[in-house]
Amino acid sequence: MERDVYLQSAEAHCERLGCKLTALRRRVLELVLEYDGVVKAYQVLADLQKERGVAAPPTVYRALDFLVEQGLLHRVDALNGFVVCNHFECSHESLILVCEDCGRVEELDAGQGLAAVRDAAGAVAFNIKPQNLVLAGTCRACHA
Amino acid sequence: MERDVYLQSAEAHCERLGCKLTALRRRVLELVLEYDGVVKAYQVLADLQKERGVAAPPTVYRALDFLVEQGLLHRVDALNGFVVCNHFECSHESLILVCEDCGRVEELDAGQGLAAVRDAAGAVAFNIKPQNLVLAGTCRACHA
DNA sequence: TGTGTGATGTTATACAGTAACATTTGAGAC
DNA sequence: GTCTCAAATGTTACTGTATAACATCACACA
Repeated sequence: MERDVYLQSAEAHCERLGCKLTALRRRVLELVLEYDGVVKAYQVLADLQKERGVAAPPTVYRALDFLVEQGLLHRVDALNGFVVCNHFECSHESLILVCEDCGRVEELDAGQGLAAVRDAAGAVAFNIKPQNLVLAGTCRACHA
Repeated sequence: MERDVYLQSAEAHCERLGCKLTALRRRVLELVLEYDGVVKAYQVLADLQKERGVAAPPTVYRALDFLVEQGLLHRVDALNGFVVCNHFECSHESLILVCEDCGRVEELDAGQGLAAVRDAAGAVAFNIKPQNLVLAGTCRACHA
């Protein structure tokens, strides 16, 4: 999706959910969009500091948490990072593939793949909540 | 598995892999075994400090990393923690279920559940490497 | 008995995240 | 208009997580 279109959709998405994509949150989202793949909170913080002189961790963490909450970003626990979600419109479960070599990220809809996992958990009476799976591996380009 | 049996198997397991379960590594494993569920590195560090007076982070991280490498522990990224693996003998992929309420952990063999996920990744030419999935949810006891 | 390798010790620091409280801003009541 | 409340942002300080870099130790084996 193109950047401007994305931002516009993101704004509408927030509107629909009854919350606001404020200037700060929007700017943080833009900064994340400028990277390919996984971005660290402190990278965004550094970018923000370049623009505004000062910025403290809570500023960026609050914005990132908000964006995750609205489904615009996914958190990547294994890397303490964040990636843009390209289909926040549809409620979904994702399979996020992170290439160990180049750091690129691919995101798939994981609906049916996850069903088997969910069933396995159900078999021991464990309810897993909807969530995104982030897996490491090698991408098309790198495992050539 | 009973504690002593477990430790003995662990020792044999390391032997088989051509590495050593030294006194320190063994002690760290014992400390982790004393907890139910997820354990933090700094908890283990604190325990170690109680016993030995001094101990620095690298001491415990090195031991934990070793134990993860040999398959005796799994790392739980989402919680910055570690859990004991109860079937390190068989090479396996696990589904590790962490209860959000009580912190308990259940580990299943995830072989077939993961197959679907692996296929989905394969469809976009992405090779995911064998790994354990750690998922949050609620356990049998808690979602009553 | 040397010597090289892997394990451990030690110091310092980098990176990640949050608590607590102050200040600002903007929407709706009046 | 201005009051007021809630949500967002600013600010300070701190806690927690992890690793780099180098020193030392211990043991297998030449």
